[in-house]
Amino acid sequence: MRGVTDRRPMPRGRAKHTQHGEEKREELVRAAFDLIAERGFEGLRTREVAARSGVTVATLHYYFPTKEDLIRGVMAVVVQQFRRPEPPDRDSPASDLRTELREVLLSRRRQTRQTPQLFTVLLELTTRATRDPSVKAIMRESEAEWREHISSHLRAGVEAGVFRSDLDVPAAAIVLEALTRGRSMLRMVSPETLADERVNVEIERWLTGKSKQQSH
Amino acid sequence: MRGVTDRRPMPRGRAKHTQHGEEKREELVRAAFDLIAERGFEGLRTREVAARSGVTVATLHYYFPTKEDLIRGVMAVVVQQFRRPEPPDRDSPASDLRTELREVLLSRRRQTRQTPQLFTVLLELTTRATRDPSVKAIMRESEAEWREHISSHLRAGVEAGVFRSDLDVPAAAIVLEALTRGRSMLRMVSPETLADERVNVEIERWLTGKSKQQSH
Amino acid sequence: MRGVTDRRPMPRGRAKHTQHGEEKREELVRAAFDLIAERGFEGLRTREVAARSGVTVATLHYYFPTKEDLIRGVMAVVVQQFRRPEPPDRDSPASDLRTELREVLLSRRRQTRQTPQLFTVLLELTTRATRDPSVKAIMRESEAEWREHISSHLRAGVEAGVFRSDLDVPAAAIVLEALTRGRSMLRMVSPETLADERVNVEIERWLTGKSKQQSH
Amino acid sequence: MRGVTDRRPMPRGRAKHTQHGEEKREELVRAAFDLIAERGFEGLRTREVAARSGVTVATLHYYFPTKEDLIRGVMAVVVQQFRRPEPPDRDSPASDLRTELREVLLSRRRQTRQTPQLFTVLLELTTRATRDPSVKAIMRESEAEWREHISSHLRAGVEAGVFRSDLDVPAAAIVLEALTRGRSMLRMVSPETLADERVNVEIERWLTGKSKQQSH
DNA sequence: AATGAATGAGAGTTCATTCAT
DNA sequence: AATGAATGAACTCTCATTCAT
Repeated sequence: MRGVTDRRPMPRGRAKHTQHGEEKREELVRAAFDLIAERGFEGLRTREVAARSGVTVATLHYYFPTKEDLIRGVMAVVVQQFRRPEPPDRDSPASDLRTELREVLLSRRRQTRQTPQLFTVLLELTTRATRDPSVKAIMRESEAEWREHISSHLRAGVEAGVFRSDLDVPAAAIVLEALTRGRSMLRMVSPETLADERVNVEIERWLTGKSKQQSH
Repeated sequence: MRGVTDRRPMPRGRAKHTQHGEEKREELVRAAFDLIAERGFEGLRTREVAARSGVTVATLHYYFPTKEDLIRGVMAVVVQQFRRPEPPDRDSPASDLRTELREVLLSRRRQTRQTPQLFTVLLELTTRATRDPSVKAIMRESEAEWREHISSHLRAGVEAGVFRSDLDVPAAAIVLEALTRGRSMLRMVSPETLADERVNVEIERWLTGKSKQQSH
Repeated sequence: MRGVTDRRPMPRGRAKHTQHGEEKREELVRAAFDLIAERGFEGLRTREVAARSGVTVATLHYYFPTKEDLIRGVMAVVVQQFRRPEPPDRDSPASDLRTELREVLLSRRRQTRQTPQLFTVLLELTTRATRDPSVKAIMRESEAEWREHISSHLRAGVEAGVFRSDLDVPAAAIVLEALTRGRSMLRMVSPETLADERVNVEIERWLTGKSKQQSH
Repeated sequence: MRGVTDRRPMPRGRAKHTQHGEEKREELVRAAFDLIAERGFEGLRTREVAARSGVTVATLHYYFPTKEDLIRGVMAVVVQQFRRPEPPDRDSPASDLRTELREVLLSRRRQTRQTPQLFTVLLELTTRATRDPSVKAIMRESEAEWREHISSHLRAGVEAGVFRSDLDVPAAAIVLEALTRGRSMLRMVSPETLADERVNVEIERWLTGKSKQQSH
């Protein structure tokens, strides 16, 4: 049921906190993440976060002086999740477009399908970003990173002749990003009506410039 | 400065509430809407809603027994806003595609640009929908309505030969809806990097199947 | 046991609070005063103040948004107590010096003997003044007022030939004030060893310049 | 900047604590003293005391099992400061009265001017004495000692013919003690209006029984 | 001799809600 | 139709204290 990291020992030698403490911190952040996903920021209670981690509020405050600090911790995890470092593989055979497109460009969707909580929390954070400049700043940075990632894939596709040669890559990146976000958002309200496969096909047509018959 | 309707008095003779009472109710809902836009559900305080409406909390509770009731009132207003009854004008000359496309299909974007608060509140409601089935139900209905609206426009466009003949209309409707939502969402975080015009051009290419040179 | 005001109906028509509310406010301040006297600022708990006034903490906060506000209320009462408006009676026969001296100049002592709590709280406030400029300002003002009051009495005494003609009135006022405070302070630690009568006689000698034999 | 003693290492071979431990204890007490002076008992936090001494709270509790123990340590230091062992020098020429008077009798004032913190803490302790019998007992003892010290000086002055022969020495000692305390107290609130020199002159007149003209 | 981790008990404050008037 | 007063329940946060290491 747990949403984020799968607790691995993780023996990092930080300055202030021991290995044991670091684990506890992560457990608390994970519990907070789960609660935000379940009940939103509105329903985030320090006492419950602590209880789920098997400690008391006092202990929670030992690791995170304020609730805000805890939320920052959650934010860091979420942002971390959306960081996808693998660059496009230029030598991969462009034969199977559909596979590559979905593997790479729609990977975020797969990710959020695995942990639908992730998008819920992202939505909460976006909401927060409206009002909290520090949240906004972090999200913006994470977003720029992601967009650049998409762009590099698109460029590779254009060069490989898989995508339309006149594709406006930066604009397309925005379209894809908006699309991904929008789909996740719609899925929260009515998941069953989204005709994923047909939607994907339409997007491919747009990117390749080829009609249905041609792509088969 | 007020965000939603400036609807005038509305003299309906309801059973329970007088005309004056109805006005007060609307004023309270409007104040609540503004507050949700400004601070989110998290920051919605009945006392402040009341104060902004020039009454006390006790009076607010006279009109809305519980906070939930008040929120339901806000929801009704938001859903109302997204209901767009005008059907596509089949006799309109298809000459200026770009105009029509933007006028009709991207109208929601224009709407939310006029009152960016609207999308903020919609975001909050979407968030809520995750957890509150009654909110989910209402949003889902509103969404279906909107999607059907888009579809009818798309169908008209295909028939008029403006859009590609092999356009998968239901899938395209979903793409457009997701796109619209996604763009609004991105706009909340980084409004300046969205290259609206170039993005619109790309979407047109997809819908018409024509490349840049051809469309000029 | 109650220390400060003796609850009188006191029908003042303030803007914001009704008569009933005003009474409650005073009762709360009185309870806070008592608690400060008993346990010091250190031991002042809002919950107990409320309980002693027969209400809950929430109600306390209805009247005094913060604890600081409540303390300010207590301060106002204490300062009020030390305000002595009666000017010296210039026509009074100077015959009985000792009576006048004690009646007027040492009156504060009498006051604080009646309600020893008063000095305890004053001591707490003085302590606070060290750190809180707003407390300091109020106390300073109250002090200046009192010093001027003493001075006017001293001047009257000098003119009436009761006190030494070369008495440095401003300096003497300071001496008397310091003396009064100091005695109260000592009394808190060892009340039984203060030989009040003999001390008063010594002060008279200083003010009149006459030795024991002469003054008899 | 430190307030109290700069007493060096003090290598006593106690049973329980080593030399190093004794030093640490003193450092902690000194830090506690400073904090009480700065923020009062109200603002005394063990964590901060420990931090200022370069250790953790756990270590502080190793030396002082409870907070009360630490406070007792502070009290001991303060009382120590007010212990003035030098007896009056009977052979000193009584020629310069003013010098002696100030040197000896008003020495406490000088002391508290050097370290104004000392009086602040004394004030805090006096406040405590109201409620804590053990503090009261210690302060009372320290006070008696000091009073006896003043008395011996006064007696010497009377015998030397410097002070009035009919001076009621015990009463005068109380007057001087109260005066000193009171002046310190006033100084905390309004230090600039105290006309020290003129006040001292008035006190001399009282002690010597001589008017201004005669004493020059 | 020293500490990181943990905690119980309680602090001030907030807020939706109620009710007599 | 409206409100001043009151409250219960809950919230975040604090702090002296303990204990295994």
